[in-house]
Amino acid sequence: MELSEGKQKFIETWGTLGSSWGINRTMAQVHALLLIAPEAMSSKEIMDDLKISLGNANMNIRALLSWGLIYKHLVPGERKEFFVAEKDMWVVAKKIIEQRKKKELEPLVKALEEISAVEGTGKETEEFKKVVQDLKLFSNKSNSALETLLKADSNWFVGTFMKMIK
Amino acid sequence: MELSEGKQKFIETWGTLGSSWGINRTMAQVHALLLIAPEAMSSKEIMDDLKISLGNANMNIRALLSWGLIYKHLVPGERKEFFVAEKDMWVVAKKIIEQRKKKELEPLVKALEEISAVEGTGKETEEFKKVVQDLKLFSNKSNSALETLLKADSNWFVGTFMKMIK
DNA sequence: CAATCCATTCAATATTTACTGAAAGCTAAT
DNA sequence: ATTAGCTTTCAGTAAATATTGAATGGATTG
Repeated sequence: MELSEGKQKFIETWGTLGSSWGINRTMAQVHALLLIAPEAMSSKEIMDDLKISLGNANMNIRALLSWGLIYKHLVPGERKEFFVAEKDMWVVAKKIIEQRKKKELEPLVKALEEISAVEGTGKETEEFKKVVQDLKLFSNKSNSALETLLKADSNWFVGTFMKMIK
Repeated sequence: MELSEGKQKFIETWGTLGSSWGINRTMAQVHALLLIAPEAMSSKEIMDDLKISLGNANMNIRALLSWGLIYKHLVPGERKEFFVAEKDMWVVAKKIIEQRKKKELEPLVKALEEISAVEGTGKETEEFKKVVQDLKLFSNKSNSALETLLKADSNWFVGTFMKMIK
């Protein structure tokens, strides 16, 4: 396979997969492009490479910055901004997990907390409370497990955790 | 909080969150409804409760069945089918993880495998290969970690894993 | 074997989500 | 103070996804 073909395929795959990872397609493509870029790139270059509008490029670059998946890279004497991707995959994974936890788990934990305040004593109420309680227990556990994971470093993950889980 | 209000809130929350969990809103709402239903429900009841069309109810029920999150429950003497949800949250989580792994991780592993076949020796090629290689390593590890997790039972998770990770 | 009762499918439609392009904002150079 | 270079915003539009409802299929009953 040719390099250019490989690059293209990588960007395409990352983009498609991104959708199911809670990252929109373009955002994932910009990320992919920067991941495999040998040098920092400007908005203009990103926009041209991916054939997207300036506005779109800008918005997704901002989003990636706010997720901490890419960084600004200022070149002396250049007015425009350049961007580079975080290349340590463990860091990348952590940042993605962090965002997803915030979006997918924390609101659940919060809602369950509120919902557990149902009153009453009938059979139906008891059943409802049980489901909510079980779920609350489970999501709290997952939440703290993830928190610990986020604090852990790569070696720990690759070493201890992987060995243990096997 | 009243029971009815709690139920409604639960269905709403699960539905909204579902979207970010790779499950569409209605599918998640049907699931929520069955999770807190004290009895098995028919398509018709589900449809009426959630104010959705018969076709929509049917499609999402099929999807939930195929995910293994709900089961058919045949009542003797009744012609129509009833449905009940899996209520063990550990099982529920495993089924969801299983599906998401299939959709979000396996295609990546497969694509990276193909992409690693890039040829050439330039600096750019080397860099590209490195990113792909790192990513491949990482996603393979995650994949087998999840596989092990799926085989593990609830007690193991709650016990060993939680203790270790704390 | 016709009628009924459910389940299923799918083209048309509605809803949600993402993208574009033009306009406005900033900042630095002249 | 004006222009030029780049970034940001956002209303309108386009694309992707989900939902409806009517038609079809199958099975059971009288």
